[in-house]
Amino acid sequence: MNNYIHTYSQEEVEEVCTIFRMLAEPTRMKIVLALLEGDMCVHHLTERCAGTQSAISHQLRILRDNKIVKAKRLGQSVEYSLADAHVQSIVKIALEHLHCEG
Amino acid sequence: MNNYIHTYSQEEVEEVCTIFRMLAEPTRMKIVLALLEGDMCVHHLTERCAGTQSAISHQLRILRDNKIVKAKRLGQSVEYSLADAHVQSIVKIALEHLHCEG
DNA sequence: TCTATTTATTCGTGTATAATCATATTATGA
DNA sequence: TCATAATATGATTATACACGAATAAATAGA
Repeated sequence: MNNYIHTYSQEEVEEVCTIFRMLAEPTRMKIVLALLEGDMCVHHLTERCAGTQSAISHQLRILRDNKIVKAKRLGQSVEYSLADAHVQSIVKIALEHLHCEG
Repeated sequence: MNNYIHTYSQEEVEEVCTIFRMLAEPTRMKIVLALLEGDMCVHHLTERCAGTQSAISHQLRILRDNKIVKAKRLGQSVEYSLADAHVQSIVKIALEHLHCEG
């Protein structure tokens, strides 16, 4: 029987919210969706997400700061990848949700 | 092999973001966490979430408008419940994520 | 009907933040 | 070293939105 009451601290709540906040913004979501297909450098992300270089770079910074993506410099360019398997699961379930609703 | 390129329309991206935006705010997250334990009326939610009646009611409105929760009047009070099984899955995975990190 | 209880709404305000523009940084090749 | 390409950053601005205060609406009981 798993019906006792759970309580979460303010910190835990905010931590979970932070993950969701990262995914709650279209530009960031496009970046994450693109990276679900594979690692990618900034100018490919810029094309793929149809954003400006500046906007993408700003959001990549925020995603990096919140450990959603990782960066790896390769010569002149910087390759980004998803840093968190849980985030991938969460996004995939949300996408399934989308498909159920039509 | 599932490695072909998916593209999502702006509308699809925004729809997914909307789900995450609903979960990205501490007051709303507390409401959802409380309702994961069972249906609850507003003043119990207010106690459980340690919020003001106004704040909780404001956020319940937003959650209702976005089909995250359902309302059912029972006499003087209104009982709220989660409206979406996918949202429950998403939140549970996020909570597991929390537990993995310590 | 009058009162108390519960929930919802309106309005105003402060705060957070996404995008743009301009500029800086980093790396490559001639 | 100079020019170019790729990426990052800073400053500013506009917008979204969460909350509090006050009030309204809905229901129950005397």
